[in-house]
Amino acid sequence: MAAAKGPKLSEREVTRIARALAEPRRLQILKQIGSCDEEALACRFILEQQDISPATLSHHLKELETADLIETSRDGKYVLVSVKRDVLRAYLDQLSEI
Amino acid sequence: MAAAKGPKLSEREVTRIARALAEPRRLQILKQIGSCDEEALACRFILEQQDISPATLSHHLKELETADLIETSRDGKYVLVSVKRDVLRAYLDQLSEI
DNA sequence: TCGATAGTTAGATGATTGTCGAATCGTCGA
DNA sequence: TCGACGATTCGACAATCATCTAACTATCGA
Repeated sequence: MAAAKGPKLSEREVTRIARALAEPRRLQILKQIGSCDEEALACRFILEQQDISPATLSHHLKELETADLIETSRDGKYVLVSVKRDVLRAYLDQLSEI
Repeated sequence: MAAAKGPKLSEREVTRIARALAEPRRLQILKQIGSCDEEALACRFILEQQDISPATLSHHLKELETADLIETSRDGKYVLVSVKRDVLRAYLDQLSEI
């Protein structure tokens, strides 16, 4: 009955996503990216709001990207990030079956 | 609009839940508990399906309980566990707002 | 009361990971 | 081409945590 957005996530994918969401800082970052809905958000802007080093941000973004929760693109000097809501939804759908 | 099951989860609670769900074994255990819907499940039965020591299971159940995802009760020799679906749903609702 | 079964607690250990500084790469404007 | 800015990579370190064994508590049946 639930809208099947795509193929069921593998256990490996579910774990990746869950671990990505389990870090408070990373969840905040994801929320910040998601809150800027009209356009993708530049890393630089995230850095201004989160009190972390560029290296740490880069690490977190890589985790989120590996989990397929965000996608990135380059625009000149800047790297833009946006939330992949379909993946997030697939994860939530899967958990809601418990 | 969304059905407000209860007070919004604090950031601390969200983190607790997310970390509890981020461990594959723990998620499996939670699923197993949830799959036995008619009655609470005995630890002993979980042990038979998961290849872990009693100590490890006890640890995982405590994590799930601390996260408020399950509740336990004693029935003679056995400890019964059941999923607190309202808490899980509150967590999913919160994430779906991203 | 004793033994057996169910679970918990304590302590140890190995693996994972969040964090940073320093060095590096990429891109643009002058 | 060079400098400045944005972002990534590397190596290291401290903290967290999943797991186990061993010892303990709790409950029941005989």
